[in-house]
Amino acid sequence: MILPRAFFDRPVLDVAPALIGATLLVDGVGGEIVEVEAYDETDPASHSFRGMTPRNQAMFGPAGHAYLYKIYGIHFCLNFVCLPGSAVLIRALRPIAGLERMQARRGTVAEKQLCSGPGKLAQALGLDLRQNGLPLDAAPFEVRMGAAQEIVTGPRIGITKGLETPWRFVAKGSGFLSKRMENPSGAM
DNA sequence: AACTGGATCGTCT
DNA sequence: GACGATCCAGTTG
Repeated sequence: MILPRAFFDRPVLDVAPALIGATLLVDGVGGEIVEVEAYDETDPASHSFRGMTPRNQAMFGPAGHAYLYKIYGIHFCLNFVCLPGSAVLIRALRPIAGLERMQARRGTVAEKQLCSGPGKLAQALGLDLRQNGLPLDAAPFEVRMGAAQEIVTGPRIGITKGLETPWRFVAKGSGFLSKRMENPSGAM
């Protein structure tokens, strides 16, 4: 079933683990979500920590919409907005649909390299700022519920603040992660 | 396997 | 004017 906007209209720490195992497609291209991170306004690593700005306004908009931003001047990252000021960063997929399109966009055929990181994933799915603020329950997006998964939690990747907060969620044993889980803090 | 530096630019200090 | 929710190629061990 397609995840309704109401699915996202609750605490980001509830939504993030529930997304592991879900299917994300953009124009029919994508796969199973195997890695996410949670961010909220109480969190110094979050874009929303210092309040709303032109860049992050989608993060304060309605739940169930996309927040996309450019990072390091080069890459784009996709988030699912939850309660105001909170969002789930989608970090990795297990490719399922549209392999050829993803391979063409990424310039590689190795399946494990297609969506194993937020920038790679955005590139493979053809995402950029044009999708910022779009609803997740309408074209080109399609987010479908998946079966419950075994989940491991731990510290988030690539941040300098908030390292003590274990808000990274990955599918246990997945071979499609951006990085292996270094300091797991729990399982679900 | 682990670590390095370079690419490149919008955002906020 | 510095830096970042990243990726890649290159080097070293």
